[in-house]
Amino acid sequence: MGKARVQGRHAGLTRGHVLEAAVRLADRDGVASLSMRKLAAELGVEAMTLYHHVRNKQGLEDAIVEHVLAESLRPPRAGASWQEVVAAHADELHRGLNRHPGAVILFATRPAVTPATLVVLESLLRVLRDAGFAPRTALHLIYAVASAVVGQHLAADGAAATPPDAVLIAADGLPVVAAALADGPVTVESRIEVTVTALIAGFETILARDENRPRGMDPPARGTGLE
Amino acid sequence: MGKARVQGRHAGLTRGHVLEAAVRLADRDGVASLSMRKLAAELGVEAMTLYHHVRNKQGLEDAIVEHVLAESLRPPRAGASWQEVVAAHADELHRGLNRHPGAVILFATRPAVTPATLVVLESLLRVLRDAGFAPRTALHLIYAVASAVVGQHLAADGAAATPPDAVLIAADGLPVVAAALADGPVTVESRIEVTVTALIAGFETILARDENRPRGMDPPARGTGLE
DNA sequence: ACCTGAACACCGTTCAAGT
DNA sequence: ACCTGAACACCGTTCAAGT
Repeated sequence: MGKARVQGRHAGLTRGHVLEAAVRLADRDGVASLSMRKLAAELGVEAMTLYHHVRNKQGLEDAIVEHVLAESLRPPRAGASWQEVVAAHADELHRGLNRHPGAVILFATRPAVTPATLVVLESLLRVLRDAGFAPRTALHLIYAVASAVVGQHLAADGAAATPPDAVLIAADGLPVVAAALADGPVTVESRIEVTVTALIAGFETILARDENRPRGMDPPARGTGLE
Repeated sequence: MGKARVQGRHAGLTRGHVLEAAVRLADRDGVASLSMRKLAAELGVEAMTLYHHVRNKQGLEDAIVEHVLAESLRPPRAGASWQEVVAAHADELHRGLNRHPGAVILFATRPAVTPATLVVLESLLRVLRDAGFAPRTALHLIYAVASAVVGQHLAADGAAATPPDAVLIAADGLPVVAAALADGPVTVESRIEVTVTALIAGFETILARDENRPRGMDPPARGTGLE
């Protein structure tokens, strides 16, 4: 067939090629159907060859997450307010997940604590600290926004899997649910926008409260019934 | 061996037994290692037998989610404020995921739109509507809280998989990250509590804004840079 | 160093067959 | 109706072997 390569001959395969193909396949068919064997076939290589460029399948998945994050996140714009920086961060994450739908589940599963992401995190936290947030509260804010964005993508993917008609029928006899769905389907964009808007407004409140406290004190929990 | 059962003899297996065993195995070893074959073995039955009680593996996973939700969610307490109701809902979800760690990933993956969960949703939305929220805003609020809770559990599970020392070492040279982590590890409880507190405060702001608008108008998006 | 081929220990699911 | 056994088409990964 001419396609066969002689053993020992270099395929010229690099980690970058492997990753690029993995992301492409994941976006096309979903991570669930991404296998080491299929990925190898796509690259014209035996499955075992991949293990020279990636520790194992988990390592491949981690690399996909890093790849998408590196491609999506940018340092905060100088001079922007913390609200703008947080909203922009959410938007970058959202666009990244939109561009790479296959990677969404991996974002929920793999931690992605790499030097590169930590540098971005540091720059975000610095903006928040300069705005008056305690470092730990700032971390909570970033965590909250990130997992809100990922969570809404996950939920939207799940919702897309169930036919909307089924929901409308099931909502029969549930007037408020029906009213909420009456204005058309709830989009990921609207869910993320509302959630991020609420989080920013909520942390504005938390910031205002904390600034009235003596410095160096840990923000005590407000009673929410969550104990 | 005595354990072998004659073909055609009823094993007395019910859907309830299958589900209970599935949840137990998922909690013990994680869903990733839960297989139809292992589950069948645990029940002293052949793998194919399970297909009489469950459509397929995806159906089994959906059933696990429903099972955990049914066990965890309760109708809102009469007379409670909307803030208390929302916080209690988050807490119930949080406890359910704590009790069934194996199910967490399934919550991120499977939608869980069942008659039972829709009834709970209706009761929650009713409380929020009575408090002055537009139905759709109320839905956004519940969505935001639910995926915040699930998201924080997912992130916590992912973080638990990476050794905290590695993070501290990587955080070297990143003073604000280091400061945020200095007070000890960030727990799921604190992450959920802060996030839910922020969301409640944020939606209080949104509610106050909407109430100053003429009735029947859709809440326009506030500029967050998310467009 | 990089790639292969065979093998091991698994999967979910279908299908025909048993009682 | 409920359960089984064999089979199909897959998996990730190890290991020894090739150049």
